[in-house]
Amino acid sequence: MHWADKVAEELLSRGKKHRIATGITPSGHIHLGNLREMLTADVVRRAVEDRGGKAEMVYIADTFDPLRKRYPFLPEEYEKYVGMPLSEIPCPCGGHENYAEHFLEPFLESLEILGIDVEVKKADEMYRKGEYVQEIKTSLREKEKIKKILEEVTGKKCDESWSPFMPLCESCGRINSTRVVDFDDSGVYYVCECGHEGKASYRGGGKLGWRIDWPARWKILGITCEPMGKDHAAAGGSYDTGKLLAKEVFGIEPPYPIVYEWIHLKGVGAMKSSKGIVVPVREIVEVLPPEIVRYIIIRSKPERHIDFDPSSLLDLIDEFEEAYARGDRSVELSLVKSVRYCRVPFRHLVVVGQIAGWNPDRVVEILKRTGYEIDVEDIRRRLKYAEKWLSRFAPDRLKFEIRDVEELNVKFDEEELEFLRRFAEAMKEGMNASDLHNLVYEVANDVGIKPGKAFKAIYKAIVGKSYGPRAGYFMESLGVEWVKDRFLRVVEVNS
RNA sequence: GGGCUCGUAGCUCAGCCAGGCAGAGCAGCGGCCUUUUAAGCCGCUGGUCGCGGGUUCAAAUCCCGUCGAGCCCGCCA
Repeated sequence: MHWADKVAEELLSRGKKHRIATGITPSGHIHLGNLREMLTADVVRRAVEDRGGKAEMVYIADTFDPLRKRYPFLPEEYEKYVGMPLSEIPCPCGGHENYAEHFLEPFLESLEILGIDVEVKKADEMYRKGEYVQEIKTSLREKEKIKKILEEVTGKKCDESWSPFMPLCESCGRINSTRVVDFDDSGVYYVCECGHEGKASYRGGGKLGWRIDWPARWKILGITCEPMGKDHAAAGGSYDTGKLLAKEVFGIEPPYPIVYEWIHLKGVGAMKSSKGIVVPVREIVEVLPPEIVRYIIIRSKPERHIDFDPSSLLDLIDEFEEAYARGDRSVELSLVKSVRYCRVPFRHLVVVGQIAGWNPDRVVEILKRTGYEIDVEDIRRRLKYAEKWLSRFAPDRLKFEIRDVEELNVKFDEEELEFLRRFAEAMKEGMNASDLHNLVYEVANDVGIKPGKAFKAIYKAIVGKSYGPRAGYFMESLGVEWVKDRFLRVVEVNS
């Protein structure tokens, strides 16, 4: 059974309706590793629904978190924003409303492409709208109890000035430099390192510290399940404290946890937005079809780490297509529902695309002529990915270009020309890949050259290199008439 | 100081929760086909299941220990 189906069974044994939470801080490029959180949730949601349950997904973007430090990818002037909430910092490119949006927007676009339907909540808006008011008050009231739980579970002392609530300083704009001195029903009194003394509102005047914020949002949003990176799941980590706080302070059952491992970039290591070692999600969905991006993550159990190796993508796509034919569950869960999918191999699109100069109409024409059952919309869709994949990841030996005969830049000897001439003459309309392939041997035999030399002559005449795609199906794709004319032209020009 | 995950064929992994003849894909080799190519199909090769112990009629699977790899937590989400 697929891992998502097992999780779904477990969830359904607890209840019929589920709300699955996800949370990623938009402090830097949101990358493939972060995407695992979303896809894990999405696939569990689907599995729950497939079993007749109800499930929805919420994404809480931690836009109200402080900027921890000036990351390597940020200009020096961002030093002054350290400690301020991401939602209050200017956008690095100037094109978005704020810093958080800059990273959030491309990510949310990607989610759409990936078919992940999710309710997006921005933490700064949640706080400002007052969604946290009750939980902030509860936390302040239960401060000692919370403190005790944190200290017991983490084995670390909270200092004297510790508070579950972090006020946002009205003067310097930082959210990690204030100290709570008192609170009443109208707000929280604080002093800031910058010298300012003020009163923070329960609505957007500050936020709960992470370890409290997390269980608080479980309660606010009614969360029953949440995937989390393994950092949260470590003993004494935030899930350990969260589940106790959930029960003892907020009076709820903690959500069912799905712990997932990191995604590494082959030969580089784990992706870390703070270090700038990332493959942003937006870039991946530009280059790879969504069903493949989904498959990369969905096929592996969450607790296994994934080595993402861009150089073996074609093998992965082959594997996907084969699994598709088998009716594999991972593939089923990977296919985006709104996307049509037909069974022309991606590999083949790469070849035909090159033959057709990436003209979709010509590609469709070739595919139809060579007997493929196609869905035109899907062909057009995946053709774009094939072209991008070829230019970005493919080894040179898979690339070719069909140039004019005059520009081939290769020399032919007498035997080769003789072969090409006789081959052209022997070709008949209606021959298929295998006929053409066999014809190579026949003609080579007649001319008295080795088959190897014959194949080379064919490739030289078509693409100007001594190798190329499987000759029979290559020529079939090009069309008998075209190849015939081509060879005769080559003979003419080189004689 | 605590904790998690992984270790099964050359490579990537499934099987483990619920014990019952060790599996798949790729790679390799051979064939279909006078074949050195980037398609397809068929077959073959290949493993002390990290190691040691325990439970059991029976252990890759459960228990204890140990080694190796990767990683996390100690108010950073």
